[in-house]
Amino acid sequence: MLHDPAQLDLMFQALADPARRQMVDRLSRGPASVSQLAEPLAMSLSAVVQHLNVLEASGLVRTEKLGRVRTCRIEPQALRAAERWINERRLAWERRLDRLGDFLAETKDET
Amino acid sequence: MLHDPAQLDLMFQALADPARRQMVDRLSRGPASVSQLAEPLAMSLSAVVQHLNVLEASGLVRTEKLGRVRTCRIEPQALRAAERWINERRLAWERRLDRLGDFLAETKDET
DNA sequence: ACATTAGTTAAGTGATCACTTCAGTATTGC
DNA sequence: GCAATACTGAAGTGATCACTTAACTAATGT
Repeated sequence: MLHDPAQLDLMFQALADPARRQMVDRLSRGPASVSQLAEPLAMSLSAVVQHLNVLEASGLVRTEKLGRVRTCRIEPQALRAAERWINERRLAWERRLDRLGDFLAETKDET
Repeated sequence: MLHDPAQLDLMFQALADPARRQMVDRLSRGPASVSQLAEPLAMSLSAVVQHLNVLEASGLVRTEKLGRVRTCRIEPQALRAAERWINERRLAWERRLDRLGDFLAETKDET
């Protein structure tokens, strides 16, 4: 279920926006409130909340509300799922190149 | 320049679509022509070409035309760049958790 | 030469995006 | 209780998206 295409859509879509990546970057250094996430961004608080909802829907970020403060943190498992999808494709390609190299080396030997 | 935000936008945006991910997946098993990429997809060739252009603009795929066939292949360096961005954030978070764990363990010792 | 194959390009369409503003709701500090 | 804080939600807007069809070019097979 970590390779559920719909989930990957949401995660990569979420990471495709620079403001959202900046929020993830901030959260990688520790939990933060909505206002703290908003502070470095040149947009309305409302816009930040909307980005945050995208991140939460993607599973990359989890939030928890205590009193009037919503605290946000990264969900490393989701990051890992996105990372793995890319990694598997890249490795498949590189293994293929290696086999091709071996084959060429062998056929050269046989001359 | 591998952390150029605009380039990351393009790469993650490119990976956010299931048809494009399917194309990358196909290419991870070896080079393919446009028609070969199109074959398993339920859409017009024209749409596939448009997806391919998105992939090429993102740097994830490189293409080369010989005669009338355009051969496409993965650019593993670009995949690695996307992979690395995610990995760095995840590791930052996990290192932070480790330090926190150490700190808690130490302060417990001191009782 | 002619038909087939392989891909390209342009224009259009409806859906989704990234915002905005504005009006609201809890929660907290005084 | 009252004001400030920390969000939340709805509605609107212009831009970008993922397609479609249709008309085209260029290379190849016979």
